[in-house]
Amino acid sequence: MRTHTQLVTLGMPDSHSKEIRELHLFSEMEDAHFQSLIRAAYVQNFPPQIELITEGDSSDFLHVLLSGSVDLFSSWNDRETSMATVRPISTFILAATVREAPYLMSARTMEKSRIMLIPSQNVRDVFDQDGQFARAIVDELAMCYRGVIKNTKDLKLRTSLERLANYLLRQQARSGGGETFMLEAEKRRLASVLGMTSENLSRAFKALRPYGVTVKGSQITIANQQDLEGFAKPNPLIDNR
Amino acid sequence: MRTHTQLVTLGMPDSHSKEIRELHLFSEMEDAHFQSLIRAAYVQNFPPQIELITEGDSSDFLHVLLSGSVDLFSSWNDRETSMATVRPISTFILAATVREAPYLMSARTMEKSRIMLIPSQNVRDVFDQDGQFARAIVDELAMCYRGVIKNTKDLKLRTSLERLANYLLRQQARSGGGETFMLEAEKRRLASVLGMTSENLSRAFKALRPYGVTVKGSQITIANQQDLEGFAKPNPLIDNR
DNA sequence: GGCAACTGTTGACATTTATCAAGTGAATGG
DNA sequence: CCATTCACTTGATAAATGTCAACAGTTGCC
Repeated sequence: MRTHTQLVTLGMPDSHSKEIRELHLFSEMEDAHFQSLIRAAYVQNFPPQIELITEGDSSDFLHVLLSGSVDLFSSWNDRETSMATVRPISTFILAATVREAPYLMSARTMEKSRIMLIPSQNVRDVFDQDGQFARAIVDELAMCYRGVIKNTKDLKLRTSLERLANYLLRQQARSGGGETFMLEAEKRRLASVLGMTSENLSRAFKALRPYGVTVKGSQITIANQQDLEGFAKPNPLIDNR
Repeated sequence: MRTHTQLVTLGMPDSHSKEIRELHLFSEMEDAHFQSLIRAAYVQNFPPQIELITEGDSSDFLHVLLSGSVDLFSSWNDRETSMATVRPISTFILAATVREAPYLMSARTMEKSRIMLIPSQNVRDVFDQDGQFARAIVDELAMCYRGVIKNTKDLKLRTSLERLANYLLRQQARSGGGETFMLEAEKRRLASVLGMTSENLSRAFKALRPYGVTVKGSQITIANQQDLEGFAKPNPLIDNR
């Protein structure tokens, strides 16, 4: 089973090997080490809504999302919250891998997804041999850490309405900066990411109408940028991500 | 100025050099590299309520708290929230240092504190030369990251009453596990750390009385452990920190 | 001692957010 | 095509949390 799912780096039609190599995490490391990671890895296709990882399980693989999208979420006492959305091409659960610790979040595919799994042990082995790779892991972890800190500030310092307004401004910037853009996620998931209920999100959209926000399905239009920014007060130390 | 505050590793009466060496971050690295860090560093005493770091500033130093205590906090739009408390002996703002990025949090002394400052550039230089040190930084960052993730889960999945209940159980465990223990922070700060107002905290304490929690100043007694745990439902994937 | 200054508490009230229930509208599938 | 499902919305209401003001208890200081 392992052999026939193993990644063949040469000649594989849909191999993402080149793009993976260009990920910040892998771009500077020695080629021999990269090849050794790739050889140990395997790639698998998953249908939508499959739980890839359950929080509490031991972290046997570093995951690299090649295509599709993955929801990182967490549960407690019959409640559930979306922590983040992973989009190609990027890795996830690096921290659990390097600490050999149980996953703190669960992961499920949101759509059909292609994922490369690199055994955690190989990642740790190569880490010990390759200074460039070690440096890249440090950078990645520090960036992730700072991302979560920003998220905490967002949650603790802002109301849900303010979080939505700033989210819209970020999403607008990410999608080119035009007046009109698309939400990348279902509203239900967006609500969970922002730490609110769907109902509250629905009302929050209406409450932003006076600031020039129009919603048509998942298409958002920001009629008056200044107006919305005046309300949202975006801040690079929270919103640059 | 630099010279007379510089740390003299031999013979300095209150030198914490040995304890610093034993920090996970420094314990495995080569002695020459450790000495080089220490030589580049300097140590300073600060009075209470001094703002050591302002969020947004560039991260020139890795800080090591030797004695006293430091509050990491953040502000936005005239609101402020406590993100964490640093207690000796540990480092802070490692992530900003390794990324050469602006601080995301401000830091102020809570009491008279002694702090070692290691120039960020030296940390990065030694990082590149010492695999053990690199490994330790990765471990530390991954641990910090996981800590913040746990905190986010706490914030998003629990009510303020549940957060308090679980905080009390954690604090009890940290201080030996006895029925009676002390809060380490002012209630005002505790409220901010838990993401609530002082008034709400005050009422939350009263609301925990039916579960056997008694408050006398900063002395807490948990009369019935099972009762409180039944309400708090502590979970290692959130509360082990 | 007695007066500030400070921390924490309490009450009344407002705001924010969640919950529950019902409804709309678009997409899906036989 | 209609029926069903699903995502979202809306309304009514409740619960959680914040705000403001007043007050109590401590601490520190002259």
